[in-house]
Amino acid sequence: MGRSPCCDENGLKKGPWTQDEDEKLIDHIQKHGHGSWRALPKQAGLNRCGKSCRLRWTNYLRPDIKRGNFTEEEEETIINLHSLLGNKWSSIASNLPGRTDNEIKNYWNTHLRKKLLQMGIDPVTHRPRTDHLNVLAALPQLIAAANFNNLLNLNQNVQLDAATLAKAQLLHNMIQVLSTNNNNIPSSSPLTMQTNNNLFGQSSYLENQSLFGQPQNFSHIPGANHDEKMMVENQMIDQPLDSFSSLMQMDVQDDHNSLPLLVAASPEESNQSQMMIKNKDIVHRHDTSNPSSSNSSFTQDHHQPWCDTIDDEAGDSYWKEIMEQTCSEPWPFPE
DNA sequence: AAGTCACCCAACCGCGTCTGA
DNA sequence: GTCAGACGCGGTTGGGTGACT
Repeated sequence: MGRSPCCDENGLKKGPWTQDEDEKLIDHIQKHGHGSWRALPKQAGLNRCGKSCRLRWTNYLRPDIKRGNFTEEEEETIINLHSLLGNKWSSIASNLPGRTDNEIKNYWNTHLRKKLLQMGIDPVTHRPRTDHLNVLAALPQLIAAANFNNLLNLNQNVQLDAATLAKAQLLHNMIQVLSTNNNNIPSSSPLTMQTNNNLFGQSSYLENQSLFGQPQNFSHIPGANHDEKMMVENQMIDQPLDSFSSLMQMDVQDDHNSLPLLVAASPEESNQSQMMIKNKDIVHRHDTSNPSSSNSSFTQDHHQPWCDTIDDEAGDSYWKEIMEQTCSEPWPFPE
């Protein structure tokens, strides 16, 4: 499609905005709305292209933009959504009232990415990095792994002791370290845990306890693909994890990582579902004109918004069916 | 005080998508 | 169905700033 000449046009100013320009833009939008961005600069008396005006407004001048540092809760939301949606910054931003996609993108690149890397998590796949062959170095991950017990609580019959799981994982890692072939445990090993995609659901891997205290129902996560959801559901139904041994006997499908996947889906894995539901339709759009609604995304709208949004937007009857089933069940978040 | 470096973030670029003629 | 204009999004850049030498 034809690209608009936009800022290539002669004489249009680029670069940082002056206070005078800001005032003109704000004044015009408050009086007339932005209408056509293309036509706005001329009407507002600005020597800028419409694109530049739109960006300035949406990323900086909009009255509902929240300033200041990101809260811990916002960080959690970003990380969780990024694990599901990948670099869909606008979709992520729509779940963080008052935050812009640009701001979130910058924050991810400058802070969260590094944070995950320091924790031994690949910020792209949200999986533990495989260059951790040292058991001690992997301890934070082991602690995190222990917390996937929370997810197993999805099945009400399942209660797995976190310490037991940590021990099992530690044992597993020790064997790996001792193995002459690093990361190459025979697939027949009884200790090879089920690390297949997203079995452990959307648990965050931060050491932050508030994260681990939030088991989440997979079915509500629109970014996760259908197969993943069904696999989890089938596992829960067919193989109730009521004992350590049952965990150990689970099928070996992917021993690439030495630790269970701790998030719902890597971006590439969730592509299928993203194709089914347009990104812009996945997330619940908050009323951004109401800054007081901030921080409500994941902790207050745990359940219904996702369901509502998908129910409203997804045309696929299959998705509707799934959502009808899952939405009729209480969201397992503790308040 | 001056120079260098790393970090942050506002702004730009270019591509894909939407929409209306 | 096709096309072109407009918009939205994600990736990238580069100027400002603070820390360090």
